[in-house]
Amino acid sequence: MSSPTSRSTVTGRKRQRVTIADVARHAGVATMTASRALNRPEMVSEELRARVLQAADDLNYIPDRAAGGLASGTSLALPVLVPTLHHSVYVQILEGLQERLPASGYQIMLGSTEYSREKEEKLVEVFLGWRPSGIVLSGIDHSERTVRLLKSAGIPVVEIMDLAVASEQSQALDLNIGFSHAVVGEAVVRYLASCGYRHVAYAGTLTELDPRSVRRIHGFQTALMRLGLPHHLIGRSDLPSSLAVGRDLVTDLLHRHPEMDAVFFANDELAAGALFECQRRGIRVPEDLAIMGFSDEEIASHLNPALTTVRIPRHEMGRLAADLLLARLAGTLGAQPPIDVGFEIVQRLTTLAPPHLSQEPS
Amino acid sequence: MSSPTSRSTVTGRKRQRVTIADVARHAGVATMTASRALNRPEMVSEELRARVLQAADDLNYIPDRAAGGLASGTSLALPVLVPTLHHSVYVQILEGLQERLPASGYQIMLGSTEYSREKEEKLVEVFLGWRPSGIVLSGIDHSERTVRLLKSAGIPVVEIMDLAVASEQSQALDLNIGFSHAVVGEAVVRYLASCGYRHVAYAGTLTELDPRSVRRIHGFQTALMRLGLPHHLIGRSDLPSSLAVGRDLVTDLLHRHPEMDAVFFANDELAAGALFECQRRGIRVPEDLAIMGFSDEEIASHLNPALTTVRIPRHEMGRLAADLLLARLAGTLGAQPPIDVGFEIVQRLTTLAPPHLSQEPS
DNA sequence: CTGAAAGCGCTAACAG
DNA sequence: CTGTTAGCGCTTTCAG
Repeated sequence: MSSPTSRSTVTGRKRQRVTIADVARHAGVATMTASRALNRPEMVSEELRARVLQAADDLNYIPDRAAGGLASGTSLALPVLVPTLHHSVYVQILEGLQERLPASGYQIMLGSTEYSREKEEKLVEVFLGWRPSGIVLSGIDHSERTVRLLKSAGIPVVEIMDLAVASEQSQALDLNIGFSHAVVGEAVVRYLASCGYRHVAYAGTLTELDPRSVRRIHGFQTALMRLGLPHHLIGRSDLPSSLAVGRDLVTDLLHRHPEMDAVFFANDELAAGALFECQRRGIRVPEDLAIMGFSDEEIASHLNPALTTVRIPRHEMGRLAADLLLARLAGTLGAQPPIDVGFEIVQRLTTLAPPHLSQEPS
Repeated sequence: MSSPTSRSTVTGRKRQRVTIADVARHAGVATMTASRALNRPEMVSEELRARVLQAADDLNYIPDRAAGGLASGTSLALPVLVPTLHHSVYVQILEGLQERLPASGYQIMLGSTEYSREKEEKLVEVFLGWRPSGIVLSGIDHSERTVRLLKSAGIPVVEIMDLAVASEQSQALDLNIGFSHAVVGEAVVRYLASCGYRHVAYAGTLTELDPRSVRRIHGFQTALMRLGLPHHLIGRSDLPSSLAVGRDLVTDLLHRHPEMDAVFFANDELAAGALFECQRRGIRVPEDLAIMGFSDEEIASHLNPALTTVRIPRHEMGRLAADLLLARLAGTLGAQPPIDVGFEIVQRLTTLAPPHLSQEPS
């Protein structure tokens, strides 16, 4: 700050990060050999490899992923976009992915779209800047720009939780693992009708925002119309789903449609809330009102009475998505048609079939 | 495949990625000006900025984060390590972080440690390779190497969900937001004892792996001993927690300690499972057995009877962690002592105080 | 306020 | 199997 001819005795002010060059020097090999020893062990003689590994360990070497990514044009980042973490379905899918991906060196980057195509587009844009190896999206409904960006990125894309059927003019971007929500809606109606219920309602939250809800409702109403049953019993809420909203939803439906004898909720949380509400009000389930949930969370089987619901293979979807992605990245998997993981109606006690129906063929 | 003198009419085989140089050229400025227009708008004249922005938009420019990171020595990646996504506590903390961080341009990279210090160390090592701007860890117990790596990385670290009190010889790495689990254990005992319960048990899963459980149990037992009450009623399971495990845990405790009159569970899920089990077996709660949970999930207040539990500010912890991190990154926050967000015992119906006690001073 | 040069740390592509 | 040579795309200097 003062002495004029200050000798530049700047003895390494900044703690130098240890680079692969340091490792190579320490091991007495070329930089490239060190790189290979670390990343493609099979290309290096056992002796050198050992020396390099030793050196890396000695120096506490941590490879710089940014540099690696820049040089190789790709990174081990793997963005996963879910609409929300609030629904345990997505958490479980994430768990499934988390089980496999990190083990192969990939890093999950998490993004929540809040059911908004605009947010999804923004996130895709940001994530693409990381030059990820691939990407996982929820659903098959994306903005045009999202589709364009993804296509030109030329990386594997996995869409989960919905099924892109060609006939529905919704083309899968690449890999696709899910099930048809329209078919779920239809199946539920058919099941409920077979139990003898005639005034069947659908109840959910934010139903317009979630294309999967829309399709479920559509299948639901179509099936109802086909059976000549009323299809206008719909309960909606703008709040994110919760037990409390489930209570409100039944309360409201019961008030507006006293004739209602069954409700299909968009998820088990709402259904559980409704069940709690019925218990409090002395409404007998299923005698006075049948209740059905969606996704078969653990709580469904523990409730009293146990909740009839639709089981979907959440965890499996995550694992399968990871496996396909990994296979594709390894180059062992080509184009694939959409994979339907299906679903299953789990009959429990909240929709007990009336006795006179139990002999009907299903 | 045949013609010998095949002219190299390789008209741009590989789709050239658009770089900032392209943008600059398109806008008629130097590369550096384009970079500044994009990242430090205030350093560039309004006119040029507009031109560059336009060009970037025209060309669909997506900045390469790897290149940016390499050049600048840091990235907008922000690793968050949680023990598991299975407990909704961590999911909600994640939601809190997710609310703030992406809005400031940071990308959350997710890691699950499975309550293992070794896995944590591995993850820290990998994530550090991304040259993140900061990092969020769960808990204050880390391997020596983890601590060393983190210290020498010189980035902000936030430890959440536990409190590093100097007296406990556990020094916070940097920022720390949480609460004392030992104090929770003590407070619960004091509360339960004030209700008149004498044979109080603790029940949890994987208790040895989770240092926070260990501290909670320790506080719990210490308080019990101080009151001259039995402190050997402990229920353990090696399975991850679930409603089913909650059922098994009470069943087992009831069998081993018929005199038990209250149980404190490690989380609300276990407590709810236990409650369901008691209902099924005709054990009256709280008359025959009091039940208490931990973390105050939404379900606690909806159960029948509603569950007494310990409320912890999960969401807030996530948001606060994000805010502190952001402030630190912005350079407006220096060293901070650990922040105790506290907790609160929420009395509901599963631990109704016996009448003869209600007049005692709390 | 704008520009030119240099290089971040690593790996692809070639030679030996 | 090992080494050399060039960059990857961006931002940090340092000059205008």
